[in-house]
Amino acid sequence: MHPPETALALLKVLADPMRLRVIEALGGGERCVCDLTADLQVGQSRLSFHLKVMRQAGLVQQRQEGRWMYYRLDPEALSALSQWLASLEQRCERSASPCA
Amino acid sequence: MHPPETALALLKVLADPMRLRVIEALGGGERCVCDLTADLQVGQSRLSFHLKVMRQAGLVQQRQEGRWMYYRLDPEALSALSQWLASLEQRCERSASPCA
DNA sequence: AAAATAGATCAACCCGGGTTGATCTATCAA
DNA sequence: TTGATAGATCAACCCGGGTTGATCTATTTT
Repeated sequence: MHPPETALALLKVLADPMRLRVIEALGGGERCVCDLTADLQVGQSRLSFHLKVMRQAGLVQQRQEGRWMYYRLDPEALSALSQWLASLEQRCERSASPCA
Repeated sequence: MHPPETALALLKVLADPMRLRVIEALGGGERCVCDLTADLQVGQSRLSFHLKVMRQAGLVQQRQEGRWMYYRLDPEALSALSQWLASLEQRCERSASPCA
């Protein structure tokens, strides 16, 4: 991935309290929407909105089975961000270049 | 760190285009504000606002030297986030628990 | 075929957070 | 001591993005 642009898109999606709750829930494995609404005590349209945002950003993937829609986290996206952070962590240790 | 809450605070700070530019700049090492305004072509009050947000979140640290203020990334914060992501990445591979 | 359920979509509303320009403080130079 | 420069702060403005309730589609059940 090209760090800045791609990272920004993912960060925007992660930086929301409702979406973080969904992500923590999906951290336990794949779930269907109706289970998520029950577990997280969230209105259905609200949850659907956030799942769409996450899917469009490539953070989650979906799979239909009958009338149920299952969602899961995409490890690739998480990995990309994690690596970008780790890279920054290393680089930033350099010494100061005195101003003027 | 306690993942969800702390992660959210850091993510909110990272999820901004202007702040990402600052972070990329600080990825090269410590810099003073006047250099940053010049390099990033940003208004001074705008930059100052974002630096304050980042500092309050513990993402950067500051150091005064004469009339110059130097900022640098805090590797601890980056590390905490990176690890939280890596943890999610591992956990999310579990199999589905079929819905009803 | 009709009713029920899962989930997506839409419009209207609302609000927190970023931008901008001016002003204020502190440090250094002349 | 006066002027210049670095940087923080403030008030006014603005806008994108989230929430909510209703509606729509698709699948399953009876």
